Amino acid sequence: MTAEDRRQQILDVAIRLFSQKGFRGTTTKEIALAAGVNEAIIFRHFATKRELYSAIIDQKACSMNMENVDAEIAKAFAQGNDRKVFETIATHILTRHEEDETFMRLMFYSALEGHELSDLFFRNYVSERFARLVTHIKQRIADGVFRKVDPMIAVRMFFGTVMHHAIMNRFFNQSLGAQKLIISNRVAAERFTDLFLAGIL
Amino acid sequence: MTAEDRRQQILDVAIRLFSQKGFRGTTTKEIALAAGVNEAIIFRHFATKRELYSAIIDQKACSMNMENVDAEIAKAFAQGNDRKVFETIATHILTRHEEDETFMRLMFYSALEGHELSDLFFRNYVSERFARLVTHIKQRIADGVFRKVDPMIAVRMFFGTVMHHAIMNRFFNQSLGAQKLIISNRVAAERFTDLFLAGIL
DNA sequence: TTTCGTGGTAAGTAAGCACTTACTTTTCAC
DNA sequence: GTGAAAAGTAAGTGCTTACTTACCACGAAA
Repeated sequence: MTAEDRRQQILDVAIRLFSQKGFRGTTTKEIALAAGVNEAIIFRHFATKRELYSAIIDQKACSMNMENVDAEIAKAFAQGNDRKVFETIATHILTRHEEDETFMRLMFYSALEGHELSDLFFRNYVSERFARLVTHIKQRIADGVFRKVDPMIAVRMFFGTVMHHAIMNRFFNQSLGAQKLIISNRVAAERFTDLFLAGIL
Repeated sequence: MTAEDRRQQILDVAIRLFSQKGFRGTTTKEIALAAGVNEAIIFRHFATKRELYSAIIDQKACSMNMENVDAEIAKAFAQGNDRKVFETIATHILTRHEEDETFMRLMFYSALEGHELSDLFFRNYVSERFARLVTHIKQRIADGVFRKVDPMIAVRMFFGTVMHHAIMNRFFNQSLGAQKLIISNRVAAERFTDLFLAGIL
């Protein structure tokens, strides 16, 4: 195995383990075992455990391709199709959280343990899209399509609804007993958009 | 200091530290240092570190007094004051999360590290109130006051909005730059209720 | 005065941690 | 083929961890 391949393999294994047990909760020995190499190999590729985590941050926080979904949202907006704008955002968030189940855990561990990953993610990805949606809503209010609501509050409501649903599905659904909400991402996106738009139209 | 007092003091210190650094991230030595006693004292009061955590769970998951707020909500509901029902819930969630800043962290660490605290909390507190709100909304739909929406979806939307706002305030607000939302809990509760009710009335 | 339960400590133990050293095997340009 | 760099390993290092042991101070009952 080439150095580059091995490095990437160690990264993949580390991402999985850090997301399962956190940075502090994962040992270098475990990573080595899971990667099927000697522990010393890890320290040949990464000077410290911390540097390994930084490499993960670089990869996770920079590698996310949002061009397609951004284009889709921009198109829906240009067409004045508000329903499609919000449904696209919701579906994207829900499916992404479902596909990459390590990511949310990595983010929460990062926020709790005080590493930079979550901060970087918000700066690089969330903040800009948040702002774009605020502008979008302001525009629609100016057009007289939306009611005069606080756009920041509305955006936080929509993101909150969708994010919370993703969090509940991943972490807490089984704790809710009869209140469990089993529903496809597509239907959830539709229903949330319905309710949200009804509030601001 | 009596044994009972000492035990409680160790618990208080441990709650603070576990919420800051998680169960795995906190050492018994740190807890002893912060409590101003020898490490051995901890093991006189609690057989293992894990038993100390269980004691925290017992205290946190059973000691929460929700009677006042439940009564307030029931009263508002009886009066048909929907706005007050939702505002009360939102204000309660937001102020509780603000006052007891250790609690949310404890819950998230619990969910990530796989301890029972978060599960217990959902079973003991959230699930029941969630169900009550679903019933409430069903009732109002039957009354012809609310639109015909999926009550579970509506409840998840409202809880999601409020919870997400609390999470953002505590963990991520500083990462949002210009998109920071600085607003009092009371105003936030009003605005969220406004938007939510507009969607279902 | 002795004795004994209670609240406390100093100084451990064995296991586990991040990280290193000294060494062997594989790969591949020349 | 050969030599050197690169890939890999076994067996450590010193430190930290959860948890233990053996001992001390003291107030009250006998």
